[in-house]
Amino acid sequence: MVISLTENYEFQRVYKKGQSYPGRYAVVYYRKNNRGNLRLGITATKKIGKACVRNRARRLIYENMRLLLPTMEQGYDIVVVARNAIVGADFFSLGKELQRLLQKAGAFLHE
RNA sequence: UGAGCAAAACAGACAGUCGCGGGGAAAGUAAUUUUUUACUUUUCAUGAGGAAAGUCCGGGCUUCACAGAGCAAGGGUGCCGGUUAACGACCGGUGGAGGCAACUCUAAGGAUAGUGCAACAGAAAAGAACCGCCGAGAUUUUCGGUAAGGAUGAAAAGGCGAGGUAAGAGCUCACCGGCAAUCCGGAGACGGGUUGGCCGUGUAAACCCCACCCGAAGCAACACAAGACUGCACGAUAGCUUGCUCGGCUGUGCGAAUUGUGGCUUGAGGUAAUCAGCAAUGGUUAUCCUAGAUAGAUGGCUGUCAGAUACAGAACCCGGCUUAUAGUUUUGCUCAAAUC
RNA sequence: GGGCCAUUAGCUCAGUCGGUAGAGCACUUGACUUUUAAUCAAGUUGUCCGGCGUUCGAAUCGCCGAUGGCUCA
Repeated sequence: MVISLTENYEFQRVYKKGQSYPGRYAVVYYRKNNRGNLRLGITATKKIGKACVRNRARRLIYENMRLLLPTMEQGYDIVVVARNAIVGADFFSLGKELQRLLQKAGAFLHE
């Protein structure tokens, strides 16, 4: 079960105060939230394309994040913003990139 | 075989696995007198389109306005008949345009109700006369007749031929176009004929005239419940404070951010058969229930099919129209060539 | 979910009751200057967002689209 960010102010808080890690397909924002759980927000703006394209981008990100989440540290808010290049991207290259970006952010549990 | 025309259907499928939305069933826990409610777990079936899109029309539903009718304003529609809940949609026809054909396209009422416009060119763009032609005077110009010929233009005063004439002219006649009257066929648009008189252009997707139609706004509508703001008004009436008055509190009414629930999917519904109709469509019978989210659910991976996936994602619901669209399949028909 | 508007030269805009499409800046060339700038003179520049239609003729009128923007709840 993934807890998702809903309100606009929560997104704004992450954009302004969090760390950002840009990639080719997406940008990851990462911030500590003092709640003890892990929350995820996905953004696909109108710039990317029409409704169908945006849905596809959101689903690909969601599925990748779902697989990655169990290995990550609790107590953070994550926002993933899709970029234009995601339109032609396939599942695995997006997954590799997200993994790289999150590693940079130090999101994974380390022994 | 080639080229083409029309009408339809599909929109990757199947298996495994992980995950998501709402729903059913079972079990457990908590609250509760019960009903029931909330949470957790397990399990079962189910879950985007032909355009879900654009928002160009029409309707249901809801609120507001009017609760009688007419007129005006504004907007729309515009050959005829039918279908429909309704429509600017659809079907069948008529006229017109295109194509050898199958067939396709068609905003197609009125220009003798009125007003406007028709650049440049041209004598003249609507009651026409520059050159010309003819006649008369006069002697190089005037008067009259004329609209065949010339030139301009997108468009030039019905077309074309014959008769006729001073020259000409629907002046007369034949054919054609158009108009009027009338007869026949048709439900009608209209088609066919007869007779008459010979007829001042185009534009109404210019204003307009005629006929018909239209109250406004939208599910973020709206209904119910709670209700911050310590909001505004009342406090004449009820209660408390008190012996009484003032005051205060409770209270009553109103506005209202916001939250929750309903609206929300059984409907002008789908499928099949049959009957009526050329068809759109309608009737009857049987049968089925098939998303309902609220930051918004359909995705990932693996395998098989020869290979590959276009345009694209429901948000109150229907009927159309328009636009985007890879590829596959079916049916009927036309033309050309060849063979029998 | 509705409503409204715009699109014209490289840029910013005129032209909108149909009749050969313009201004400023920019650009090019020439003059002036030792040179540049400024100034002066001359010149170039358009699928009038796309398609179809009405008309003799369309940037202008009608219809269907595209893109961009504004706005209401």
